[in-house]
Amino acid sequence: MNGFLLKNMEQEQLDHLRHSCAHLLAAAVMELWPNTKRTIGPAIENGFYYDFDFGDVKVSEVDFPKIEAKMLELVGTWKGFERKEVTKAEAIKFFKDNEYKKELIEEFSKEGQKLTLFTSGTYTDLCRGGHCTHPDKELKFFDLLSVAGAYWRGSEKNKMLTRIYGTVFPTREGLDDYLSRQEEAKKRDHRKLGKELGLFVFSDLIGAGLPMLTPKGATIRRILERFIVDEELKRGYQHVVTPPLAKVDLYRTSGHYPYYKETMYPPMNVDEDELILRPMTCPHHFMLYKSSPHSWRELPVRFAELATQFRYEKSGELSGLMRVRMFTLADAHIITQPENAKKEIIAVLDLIDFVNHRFGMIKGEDYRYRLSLGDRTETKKYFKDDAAWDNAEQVLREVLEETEAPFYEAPNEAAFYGPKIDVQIKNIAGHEETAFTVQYDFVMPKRFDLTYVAPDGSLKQPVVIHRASIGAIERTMAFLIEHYAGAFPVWLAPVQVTLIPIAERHVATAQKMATELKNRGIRVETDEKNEPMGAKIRNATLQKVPFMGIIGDKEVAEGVISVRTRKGEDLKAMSLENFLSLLQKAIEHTL
RNA sequence: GCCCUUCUAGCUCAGUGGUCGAGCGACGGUUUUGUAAACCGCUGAUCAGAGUUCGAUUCUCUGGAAGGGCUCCA
Repeated sequence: MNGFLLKNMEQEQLDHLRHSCAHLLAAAVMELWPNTKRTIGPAIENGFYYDFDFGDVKVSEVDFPKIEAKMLELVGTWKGFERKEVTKAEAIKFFKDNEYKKELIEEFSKEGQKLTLFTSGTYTDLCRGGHCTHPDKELKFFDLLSVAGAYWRGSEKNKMLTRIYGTVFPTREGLDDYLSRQEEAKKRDHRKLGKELGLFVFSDLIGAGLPMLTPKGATIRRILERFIVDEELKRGYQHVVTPPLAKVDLYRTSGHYPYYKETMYPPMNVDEDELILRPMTCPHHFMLYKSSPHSWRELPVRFAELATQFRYEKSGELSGLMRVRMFTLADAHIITQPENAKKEIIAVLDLIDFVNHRFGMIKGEDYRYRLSLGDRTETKKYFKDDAAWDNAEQVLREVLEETEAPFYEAPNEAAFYGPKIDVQIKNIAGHEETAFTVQYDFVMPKRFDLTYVAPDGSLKQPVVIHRASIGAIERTMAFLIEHYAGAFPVWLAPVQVTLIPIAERHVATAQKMATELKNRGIRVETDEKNEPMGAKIRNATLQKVPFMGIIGDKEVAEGVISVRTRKGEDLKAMSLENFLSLLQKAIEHTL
């Protein structure tokens, strides 16, 4: 048996354990609050949940000890799970006061599924099965984690239920390990680190989802911007600037308006015009392209921009720098002959791999690709042109296959104007998020009547490739903060060196050295505070500054600097020249 | 947007129906230091508004903001 299968079996057993624990949770809840209506309780990625309708009763985390105690009490009597097949009438009768279960029963019997009840101890639930064999022995190491609101069947139109999350492991070690890993993840949370390291802040008066970058945060952003702009220029992109504000008509022409209306800010009426903060850059670049005729010799035209955009995200969706209402996308639109599209997409993926490599992320491990496809039957969601969709999806698939990129396919995730490749990055909590995307667009050229002059003098229609190279800079910063746990590599660190004069008489020398380092492009700070050296070392270490340079009597006399790293390594005294070349090496190797 | 929780000083956190307390920080001073916290002093806050009350930071309501969730189907 290979390892993969083995892993699957272990996962299945774990899921059974977790689902069984959901039963146990429900049993305890029903004992404590008998009027509760139970709904569903599946195993999930890291545990399980059960959704309840508690009626008028409020149940929160403070009730956990009580529930957990009841669970422990009940589990002793659970010797197994007894399966019983029932008719629809019997099932309905059993759950006569529970409209949720009745809805499920109706649905399952309509689908022709067998209806089964599972009993353990005195608790019986509608369930299709998948349990552990000896609950009384196996269900020991569980923990209730949180309470959350969740809509019945996931729809906003339905009633909000109370969801209790929990987890369970076969061993005490497994549970402890999981909980301590959760704690670790919390420490790396970019919102927490952003505050501790002084990178960004919010203001109630400015508004939700609108972060301000401090000098340090702005430094990281500036470095990222310079990095990506330089790299894009090397790769044949032309950087442009277009307005972040435009007439609504522009988005009506592009067709974005009906699809994005919900997330756009409402229009502003000025003079005779309706203006809107742009939620995307594409049509702006198209207008720029259209400002003059283009020969086939100029193609592909690759317009890039650090484009600030505005989207009215639901207030509950906002989160630190990860999800904001104004963001700057490293955006670009490649306008090319259809026959060259594939080559261009391969080049885009190469740029993305280059960027991810620079960020210390490994393909297939830290990130992978998602081929997001359209659905030919959803004519409302997607532009209707089956042949064009088939072709575009095939092109993207070929690119992924030929470059041997790790990818999976996701139906019904495309943009309305074409399929796309999303770069899925795993965040610190282990969840995947879309960081960058590459989209194949055969719709906009039609809508905007984009053309080029072909070798035979005729006007032809190009295709557009939309792509984001480092994505939204805000979100990328959030990723990087968590990825590095705030200890940025030297090239990204907002402060690369803190100079520490031991006593006041060493400050002048330190300042001179700081100027020298600054002139050579190093981001350096001098800690002139009236504090013992130990305190200054501590502060710089807590701020995760990569290098500390200590200057005392000895250094002043010998014209050297004693270097220490944030990891506590003592690199001993060296000349400023040697320190500089050490720094430059660290920056080049993106350490 | 919706459900639950939270909002006390720049930060982390106490506490209370009757003039809110600490540590760190900031500031002033003393000290002039050799690889993760010197000493003394001082400054500084109840998210906003309304209501109940003799009196509200505490209770109620409205608003703002933050956090956990709202995909993982009996």
